[in-house]
Amino acid sequence: MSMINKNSPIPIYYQLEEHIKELIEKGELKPGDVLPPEREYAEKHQISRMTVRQAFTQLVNEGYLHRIQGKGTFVAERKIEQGLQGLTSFTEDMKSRGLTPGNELLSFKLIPATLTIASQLSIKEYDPVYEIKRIRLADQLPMAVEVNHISANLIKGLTEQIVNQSIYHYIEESLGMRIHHAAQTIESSIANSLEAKHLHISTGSPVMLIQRNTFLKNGTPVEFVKSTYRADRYKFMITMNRS
Amino acid sequence: MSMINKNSPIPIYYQLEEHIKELIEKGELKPGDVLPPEREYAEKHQISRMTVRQAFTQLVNEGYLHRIQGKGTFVAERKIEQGLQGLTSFTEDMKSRGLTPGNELLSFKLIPATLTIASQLSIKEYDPVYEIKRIRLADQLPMAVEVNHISANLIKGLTEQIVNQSIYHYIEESLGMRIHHAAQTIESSIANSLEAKHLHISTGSPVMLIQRNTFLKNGTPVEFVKSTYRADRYKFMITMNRS
DNA sequence: AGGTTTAATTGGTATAGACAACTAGTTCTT
DNA sequence: AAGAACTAGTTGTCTATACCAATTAAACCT
Repeated sequence: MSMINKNSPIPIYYQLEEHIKELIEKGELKPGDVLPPEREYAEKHQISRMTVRQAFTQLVNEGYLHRIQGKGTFVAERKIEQGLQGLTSFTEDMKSRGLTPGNELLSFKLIPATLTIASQLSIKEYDPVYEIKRIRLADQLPMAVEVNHISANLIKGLTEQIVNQSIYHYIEESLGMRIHHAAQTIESSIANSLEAKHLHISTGSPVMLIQRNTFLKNGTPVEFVKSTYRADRYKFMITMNRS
Repeated sequence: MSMINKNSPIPIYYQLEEHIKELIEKGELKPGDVLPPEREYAEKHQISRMTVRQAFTQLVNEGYLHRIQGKGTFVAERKIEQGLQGLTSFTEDMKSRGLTPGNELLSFKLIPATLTIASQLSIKEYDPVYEIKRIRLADQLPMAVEVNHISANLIKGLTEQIVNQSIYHYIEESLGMRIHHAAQTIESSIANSLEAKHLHISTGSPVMLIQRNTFLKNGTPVEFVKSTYRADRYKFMITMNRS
């Protein structure tokens, strides 16, 4: 019942943070709602109040909550920078657009890194990397082809099974690593014959090339993904706050 | 001697925070410098390490410091105001890529809003709007064509002169409005004949279509811009933090 | 009825200490 | 010479506790 696992390698405050964030995003906690008091969380999960406060403080800094001394802790009014959430996950991205995401695994291999891949992942040439090729579907229709490279020495024990569920979930929950930031480049291009075939378009049709590098807090690269989106079906959206 | 007064009603962590901030702003601590370890602050001022950490954490969140586990706490490099610079200003975007930006004004008109424009700017149809068409240059070469629509009732007194300098600067400095956030959509497309002519490419070449809406804090739309970039010369780049 | 005091509840500040995780050396082993 | 093991020093997480400050409502007085 408790969402908190004290034996997990993931910090307790972070587990609580994600849990509350999830409640807010699922709508079980609505803007203006008051949260149970810190002391209640502490007692309920048998953790220190200071640990609860660490989670709350994070969420306040991120704009999810605000506190009023003597009154309580409340869910903040709608966050504007919602655009930045879920951008690292195709699944979440599609859901937020009201589409049903799907996958079709083309291949799952363990290969030696090429020089390009090695430099993107900050590893050595010929180090082992997982190479995952997928077709991404939205409402059953092909939306993108995606090639993912992940260092096998960093992310151990990856299986086809895990890939079909959620790689991020595996990395965070099972390996206890936290993905911290991502860099993306977006460019316009023309489909080659292989991409055209998978996307059910004709060669030379416009496509959107999105390359994403994700990193841990210390800057270690976690993965390197190249996605080719159908330009007629996909529009990249983002919202940013100033400073 | 000590900057910390434990009997002051001002919280200790805040006193320490201000003290360190002052050192940074006076230049006694320079970007890249390592700070004395937390335990040293604690012992020196006879306060708890957790209190020192509270001050440090604040400063990290505000971008003054960054911590590396096992190494120390460092003064952050000059914060690149990543927020809107790359997003709202072509000029800054090009500079950060090491290119020399330039403009070529095609037209500057005051026109009645079409229904589309009106809805983007949250105004009524036929309300007056400025329409600014420009060619954006990088190192003298055409990089994008840009059409900008701004409500004339909100942003008064716009002139061709101002447009050739900086519209944002005028809005913020002369009108005292603060731009708060922006939303962008990015899509891949094919150049029409007019765009092709201005961009010196052939009709049907791939282009990147970027549409930007900028807003004040209260959600009032400030402008609505459509840019068409040469896909062979422009790559959209963005980094984002999780959490 | 209307103001005052009190108690309970909430978040805010601060302490002291323990152990984990990470970094950068040094030393030991092979 | 190369790698493994150790060590000292740093930030990261967490506990258990204490008291302060602000808010609210109930209890208590005029």
